[in-house]
Amino acid sequence: MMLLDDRKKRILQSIIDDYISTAEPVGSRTVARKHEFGLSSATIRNEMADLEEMGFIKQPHTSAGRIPSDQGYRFYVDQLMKASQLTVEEILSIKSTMDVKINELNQLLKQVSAVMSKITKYTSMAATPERKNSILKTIQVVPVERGRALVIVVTNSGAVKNSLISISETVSPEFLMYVSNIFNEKLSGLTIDQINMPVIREIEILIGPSQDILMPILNGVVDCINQIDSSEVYLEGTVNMLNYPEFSDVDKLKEFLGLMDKKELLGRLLNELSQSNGNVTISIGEENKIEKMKDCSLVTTTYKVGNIVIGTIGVIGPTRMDYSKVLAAVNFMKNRIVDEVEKLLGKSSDDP
Amino acid sequence: MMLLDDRKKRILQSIIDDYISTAEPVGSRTVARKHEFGLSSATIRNEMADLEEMGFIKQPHTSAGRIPSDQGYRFYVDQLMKASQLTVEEILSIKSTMDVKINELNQLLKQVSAVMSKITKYTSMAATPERKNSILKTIQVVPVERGRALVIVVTNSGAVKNSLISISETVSPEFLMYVSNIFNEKLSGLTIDQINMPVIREIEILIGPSQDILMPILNGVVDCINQIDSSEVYLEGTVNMLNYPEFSDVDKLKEFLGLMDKKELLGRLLNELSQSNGNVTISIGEENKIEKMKDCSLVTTTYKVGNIVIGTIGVIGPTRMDYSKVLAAVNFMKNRIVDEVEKLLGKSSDDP
DNA sequence: ATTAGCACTCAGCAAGGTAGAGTGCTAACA
DNA sequence: TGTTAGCACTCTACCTTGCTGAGTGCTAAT
Repeated sequence: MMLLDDRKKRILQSIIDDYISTAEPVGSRTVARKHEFGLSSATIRNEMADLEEMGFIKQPHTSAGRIPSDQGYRFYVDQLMKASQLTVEEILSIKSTMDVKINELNQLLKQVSAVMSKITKYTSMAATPERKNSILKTIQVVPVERGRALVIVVTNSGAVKNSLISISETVSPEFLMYVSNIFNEKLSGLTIDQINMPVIREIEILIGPSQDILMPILNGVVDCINQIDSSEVYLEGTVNMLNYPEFSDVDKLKEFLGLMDKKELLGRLLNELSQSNGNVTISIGEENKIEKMKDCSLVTTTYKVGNIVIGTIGVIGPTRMDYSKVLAAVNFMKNRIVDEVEKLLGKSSDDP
Repeated sequence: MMLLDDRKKRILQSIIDDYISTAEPVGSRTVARKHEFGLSSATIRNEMADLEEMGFIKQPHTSAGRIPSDQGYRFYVDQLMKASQLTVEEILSIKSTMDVKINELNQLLKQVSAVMSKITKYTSMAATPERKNSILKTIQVVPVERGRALVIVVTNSGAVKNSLISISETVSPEFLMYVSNIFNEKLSGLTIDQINMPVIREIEILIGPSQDILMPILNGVVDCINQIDSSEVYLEGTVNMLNYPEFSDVDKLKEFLGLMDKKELLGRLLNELSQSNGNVTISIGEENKIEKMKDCSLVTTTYKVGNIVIGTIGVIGPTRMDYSKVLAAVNFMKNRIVDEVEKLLGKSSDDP
C-alpha cells in the first residue's frame, strides 16, 4: 500500500488549490512552475500518476491535466486545507447588513441566509427544524373585533406564531381574557407532544360549558403549532451558481435549480444533518445522500440555545468550492446566530 | 396607409398562434399548409411582406420565417386572441391545493403565486402593496415572560404583525393590559399616517409617568407598521423558464434570474401597476419599463377589498407566452383571492 | 389578383485539418 | 535510486470548408 509522503501531499494540495481557483484541469508543468518544488514537470508527472492510482485525482480525458476526485477533496478538507478567516471588510459588511432590529427567529434566518450567500458567492440555506420538542412559553387569545380573535403562541425557541379565529359574537372580551389565561396556565411549559386529551379536559372543565369557545381556540393553537412545527427553509443566492463554469450547461443548471425548488426535500436533508453534534459537517459530491447533489458539496452546521437544536444553516456549491472560506463563513454565522437568538430570547433562556 | 383587411388578420393570427406553440419562425409554406386559406404560399408571402412592412412581424434573418414583433403581439392580444378558460382539471387542482386553511394574507399570496406558476408554467409574482393607507384594527400588548412582551398589530387589510419587546421587570401584567387597552383605543381606526405626536401625547398622558413602558411599546408598534408597510414579493416558478428555448442561452437566463432576485425592484414595479384600475394589464416586451424585461411579457392585475387595493398578482413569461391562458389564470386567481380575503376578514369588511 | 418558377440567401450541420496542452515512457544522468 | 530531458502519442478546442434545406423576393404567366 502506497502512502502519501510529504511531497505527494504538497503536490496534491497545489493541484486542488489551483483547480479550486481556476476550474481548469491542472497539468504537471503548471504545478512545477507555480509552486517552487525545485522539481521538473517529469517528476511531478510521476507523482501525479501515483496520486491518480491512489484515487485522489483523475483525468477528464487523456490529454488533459488532473482534477481532484471526491476522495481528493475529502483528504484536502480533512488534512491539507488551511483554515481561513473572514476579512475585516466582510465582517463589517455582515454587521452593517444585520444591524436592523430583528425580532423573530425566522426573519433572522432569512437574513443570515442572505448574508451567507453574499459572502461566499454560493447558495445558502437556513432551516428551522421540526420543533417537536419546543416548549410553549405563552399562549394568548386577543380580541380583534366582534366575533374574531387572534391566538398567539410563543415558544422558548423564539418562534412567534398567530392564527385568526372566529368566535361567537356573544363572547365578551373579559371572558375571552379569562379563557386565555386558563389556556396559558395549562399549556405553557409543555412541549408540543405533551398536549393531549387529559390536558384539554382540564381546560374544558375550567372553562365550563361554553364549548363553542373551546374548539375555535384549540384549533387556533393547533394551527400555530403546525406553523411552528413545519420546517421552513430559506434559500438565497441560487443565481450565484450561474457564475461557475460547472453550471454553464443548461441541463446541469436545470437539475440544480429544480432541486433547490424542492423545499421539503431540502428541509428534510438539513434536519437530518441537525442530528449531528454542533460541529460543521462537510459532505462532498457523492457523499451526499441526494443523487442529484453528486456534483455539489454541502457545508452545514447547527446552532443551539441551551441544549436545544434550533436549526441548521449551510452553504451549497460545486464540489470545487472554496472550502476554507465557506467553513469560515458558516462558523462565523453560526456564532452570530447564537448571539442574536440569545439577545432575542433574553439571557434567561431556560435550559431544560 | 395600408389597413389590415380580414385576410391579413387571419394570416397574422396564424403566424402568432403557430409561433407561440412552436417557438420556430413561421414560413409562408407552413401558413398555407396548416390553415386552409385556399391560397398558395406565394400569395401568403406577399401578404407577409406587407405585414412586415406594417411592423407586425419580423425576420430574425434573411432566409428564415417570420416571428411576431411586440407590436404584433399587442395587436394579437387586443383584437385577435380568443379568450380561453381554465380546464376543469386545472380548477380542481387549484381547489385541492388551496383547500388548506389560510389565516393570513401573506400566506394566501404565497399559495396563489405557487398555484399560478404551476398552472401557467411561467413565473408568477404576488406582492403586497405599500400599505400607507391601511387602517389599524387592533393593537395589543401581551406579556410573554418577566421583562418581555409581544406587541401585535392587526390591520383591516388582513395583515397581522408582531414584535417582541423588552420592558421593565417591574411592570405587572395587569398594568400592561391597562396600557394595551389605551393603545388600542387611541390607535385603532387610524391609518398609519395618522399616528403623530399629538396622538402619542394623549397616550402618554393617560398612561402617566411610566415613561419606560411607553417607548418600548411604541417602538414595537412602529416595528409592526414597518413590517406591514414594506411591500413583500412572492415569486414562484422561476425554474419554469428553463423549459423555454428563449432562455436556453445562459446569459439570457442569468439576466432573467438576476432580475427576479431584485425583490425590491419587482415590488416597486408591481406597486406602480397597482395604480391602474382593477382590470388586467398586459405589458409586452419593450412596453415594460424595466430594460431587462424587454424579452418578457407581464400580465398583472390588482385585487381590492371594498375600495382598498390589497395587492397585485401577475405572471411573467417570454413575449411568446400563451396570453390567452395566462389571462384566464390571472383572472381566475384574482377572483379566488377576493373570495378568500373576504372569508379571512369576515363579511363585515369595513369600507372607508 | 393569384400563382408557378427560379435565383438567391443564410443558418446549421458535418467533415476535415491544425495547434497546443498534456501525458507516459524510455534512456541518460547524478 | 531518484530525477530529468526528450520524444512520440493522444485528444480537445477551434477553425475552415462545403453542403443542404428552408425560406425569401421577384418576374412573368394565368
